[in-house]
Amino acid sequence: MTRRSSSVTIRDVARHAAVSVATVSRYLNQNAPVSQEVSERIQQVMLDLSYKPLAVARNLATRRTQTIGLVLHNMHTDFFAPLLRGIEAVVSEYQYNLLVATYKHTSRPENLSPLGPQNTDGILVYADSFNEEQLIDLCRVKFPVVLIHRTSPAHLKIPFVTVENRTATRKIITHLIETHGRRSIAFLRGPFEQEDSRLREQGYRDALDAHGLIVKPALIIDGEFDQFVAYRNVKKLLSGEGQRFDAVFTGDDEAAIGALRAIQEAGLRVPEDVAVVGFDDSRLSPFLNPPLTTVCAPTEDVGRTAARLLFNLLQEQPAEMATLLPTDIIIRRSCGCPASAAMN
Amino acid sequence: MTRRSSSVTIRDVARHAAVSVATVSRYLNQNAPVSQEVSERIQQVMLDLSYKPLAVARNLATRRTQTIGLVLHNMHTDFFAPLLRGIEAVVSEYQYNLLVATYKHTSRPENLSPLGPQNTDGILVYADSFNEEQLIDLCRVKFPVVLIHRTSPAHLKIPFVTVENRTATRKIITHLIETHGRRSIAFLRGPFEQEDSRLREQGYRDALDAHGLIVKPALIIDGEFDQFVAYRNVKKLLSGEGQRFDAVFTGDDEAAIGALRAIQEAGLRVPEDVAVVGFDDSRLSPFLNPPLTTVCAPTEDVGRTAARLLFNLLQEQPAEMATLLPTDIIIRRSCGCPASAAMN
DNA sequence: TGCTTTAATGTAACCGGTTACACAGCCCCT
DNA sequence: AGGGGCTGTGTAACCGGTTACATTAAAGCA
Repeated sequence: MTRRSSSVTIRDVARHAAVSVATVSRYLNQNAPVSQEVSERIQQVMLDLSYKPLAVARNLATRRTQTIGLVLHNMHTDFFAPLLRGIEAVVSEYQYNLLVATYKHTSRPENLSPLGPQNTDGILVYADSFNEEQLIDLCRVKFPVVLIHRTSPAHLKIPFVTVENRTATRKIITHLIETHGRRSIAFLRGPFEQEDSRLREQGYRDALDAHGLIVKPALIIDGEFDQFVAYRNVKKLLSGEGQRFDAVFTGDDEAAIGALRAIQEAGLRVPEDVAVVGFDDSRLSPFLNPPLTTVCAPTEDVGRTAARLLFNLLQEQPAEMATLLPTDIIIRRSCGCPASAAMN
Repeated sequence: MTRRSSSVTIRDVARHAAVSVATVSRYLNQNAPVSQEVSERIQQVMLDLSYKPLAVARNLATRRTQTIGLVLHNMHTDFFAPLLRGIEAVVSEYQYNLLVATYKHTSRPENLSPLGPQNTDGILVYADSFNEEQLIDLCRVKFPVVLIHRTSPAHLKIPFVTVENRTATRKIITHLIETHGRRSIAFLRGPFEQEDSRLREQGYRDALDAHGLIVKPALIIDGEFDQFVAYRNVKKLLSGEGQRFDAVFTGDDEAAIGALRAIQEAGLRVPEDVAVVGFDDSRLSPFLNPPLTTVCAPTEDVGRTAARLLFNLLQEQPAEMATLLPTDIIIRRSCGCPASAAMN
């Protein structure tokens, strides 16, 4: 591709200012004294030549990229927007750069991840975008990593930040049982590879167990955190006879969209006939019809916290190993509570 | 910050494989013949040492970063999610990296933009995040730039991709006038610095003029493409007497949220008393109450197209100067059309 | 006054790749 | 048989910064 016309280098500046390159470099980095007079001369020359230090050369010399990376397995959902927002805020506060890549560890041949020690000072890894093997490799070279929405493999000590999944799910299911008397609660599972999915399922089982309700396998179906998958599968569940349910936990808010539609198209009322609750408190959830009762996950805060943690690592400051951000249940209408309870 | 423990270099590989660094480099880049035997030896050594070429060194040598940048003025709205998605798809197709930064040209002292020739091969500039002066600087050094949601300053020939703003707005306003007989249509202006805002306002004026309606300045208020600003200002407009209106174009869908709320809180019905229409067809719009009639802007496609264009520039292929992606009006309920018309 | 510090600067090696140039050996062609 | 072309390889310069080390002059101190 394009070869950039060679631009002005630090040597040009040095020559014009009649000083050595070292002095120019010192002026640039303010890391050694430079006389007032020389400083001014250099500054002037830099302006005249409109000199811009080449980041890549500096990076090579210092062995630092001033860049952190974020690996996501995709950008399909709106979930990553607040996440990215939180991360970006911290990154720019530190005057760093942010490299964003989507990547899924699945393609076996040459697991050449787009982000790593080659091009960043540290990375944020979302959920299962990297597999354990890749994490091990990074640990071996002591590369700073912070995991997002997944815990660290036991033997690797990688800091992670995620949200309270299990107890939050237990609480919201408990709400369906205790407050609304629901006893046949369907569960839409998220992608199995994502820890969030598995923990939410545990929370669901916890709640049922605690109330002496038996877990009916037929009521546990795939939602995949996906509107369309959820729609299809809830529809299928509704059409099969004998699979009556009076509530559904949709796994996340994305899937709730599909679930709501399937239920309403079947002529059932939400929440009267079937209560629906989600997880995430996505941007959409208050606007669904009826407004969705859900678990509020502080996604932007997750992003901020993870980024902060990574910067701690970069500065070799202590970093919390495990951060579990609290989640709240947000009562709206879809669980059966009166509309009065908060219109967020 | 952390100094990475010096890792395996190409010279180590060369030594272990008993060849020169040039040969290793050739093997890596497949840009010159290397004998079968030597290739295998090198490959083995690379595996043994788990050698990873340092991107930054390669970048310095080749004067290419394999990275493009995206400058946004902020990430507050959900708008940038589909945009980013489109861009990322193309970037990863080209095996490039994507650097994302938020930046606003306003802070005068040292307008050191985070993205530029120092660290990328080309950049995508959203709306007014860069000012004209900065664009001029980039043009001077022939740096590849593609503008998003703004046209090129006349004298600079920078390719840009944006959406049809003016005629789309004219059409949707015309719909309010002709189909629904609205004659007092309020207009929520977006941020003045954004071209989109200004063009939409022109479209609004076009439509009114074409129907012999006079533009009442009192009905043109600030919405700032912001839910809360829109809420406040619509509320204010409703409380002032004499400022009756029977429809409002909210500038974008974000502002529509606030407008709807303000109108409904004032006890007016949408669309019966006041019709509301937006712009963007954001993820939320079909879920608003009532579902929002709006202009569908192909944001993800804007991202893809802009990225493609930038890669054309990088490869010195011809690139379309002006790309104006078509917008459609999406009829839902909030304009007054019957609910039947598409539940998207 | 003589010695130690400190400020200010220069020289040149270094970061880890790429690549221009040189060259050896082999094949093919006239 | 000799020369042109191709294959495969090595040497070393180069990309544009940083920085260890050396050096000089001025300032501080006993």
